Amino acid sequence: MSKANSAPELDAADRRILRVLQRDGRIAVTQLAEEVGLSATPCLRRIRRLEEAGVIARYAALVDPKRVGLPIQAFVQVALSSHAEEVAEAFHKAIAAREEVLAAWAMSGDMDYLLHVVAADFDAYAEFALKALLRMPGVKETRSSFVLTALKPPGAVPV
Amino acid sequence: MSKANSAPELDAADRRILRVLQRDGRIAVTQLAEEVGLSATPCLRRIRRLEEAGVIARYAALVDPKRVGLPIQAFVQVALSSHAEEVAEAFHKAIAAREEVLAAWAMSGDMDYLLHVVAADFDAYAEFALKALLRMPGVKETRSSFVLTALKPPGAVPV
DNA sequence: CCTGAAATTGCCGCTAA
DNA sequence: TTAGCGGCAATTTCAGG
Repeated sequence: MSKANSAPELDAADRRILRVLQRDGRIAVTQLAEEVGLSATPCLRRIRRLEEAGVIARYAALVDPKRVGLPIQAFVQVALSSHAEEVAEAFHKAIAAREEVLAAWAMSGDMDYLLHVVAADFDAYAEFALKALLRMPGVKETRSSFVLTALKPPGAVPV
Repeated sequence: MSKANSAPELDAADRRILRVLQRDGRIAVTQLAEEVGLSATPCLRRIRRLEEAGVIARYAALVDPKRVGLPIQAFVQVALSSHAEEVAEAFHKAIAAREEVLAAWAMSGDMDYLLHVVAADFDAYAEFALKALLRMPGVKETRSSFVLTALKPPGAVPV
């Protein structure tokens, strides 16, 4: 299981379910069923199938960083000096351990990684960028850009 | 309401609630209450307060783009040729209308925007980048980087 | 459609300013 | 004393079979 295969064949009803659940992840199954034009039982079966197939990775409350004292957001591009497996591995571990890194991707192009980072203020950000990130294993170069405004909120995948 | 003020004073219990709800947004209030050491009633009251204060923006099912036929992910940096209000406004509208743009931020630095984009394949991505994005109002230059792997899943804000 | 569990609400008691 | 918070109990709604 777990790895599961790419496309578990989504029909129109599945897609409707996914659209609603991405918008309101805590909706009652009863109400969801009504919105997608099914009765509760088959609707619940479909939800379970989507969960088990990994189409729905999990459910989450989306927390606004600004409202919890983390008004600074930045994206940092990172280049490693070596692409040796051990170096990358150590870097991954270091990233995983830092809670201010909300998300991280390995990228194509001249920079190897992109990090989405939050911080309480510029001092905290500087602390992260200079003391933590630059000293992580293999880090050669970083380039930070700060988020001025979020144009589009944490979006929904178009299904 | 809606805009609400920055920090509605979170105590330790609020933070515990937020940590759990970011990890499992569909947990039963009863169980959540137990995990954070409260009974259901005050726990539910706190949840409602966090929702109303905008600390919890919403709940969402997190859908894996790969599992719904969107295996290509990219980040695109965009520079506008003009920063006139109308140009920016028109660009924002154009971005909002494109479902393949999961998220968009206005950024500091030499590029004005960062977009997180998904696509079914490279053709679809090229279509978006060349036909849609480059023709959006005010777009001067774009630079795409593709996601190779997601190191850190859609993260939780550290509260 | 039925049964057990969960969400929600009213009401009361405790504590701190 | 009052505002704020937590808990029990009753009611309504939901999940899951």
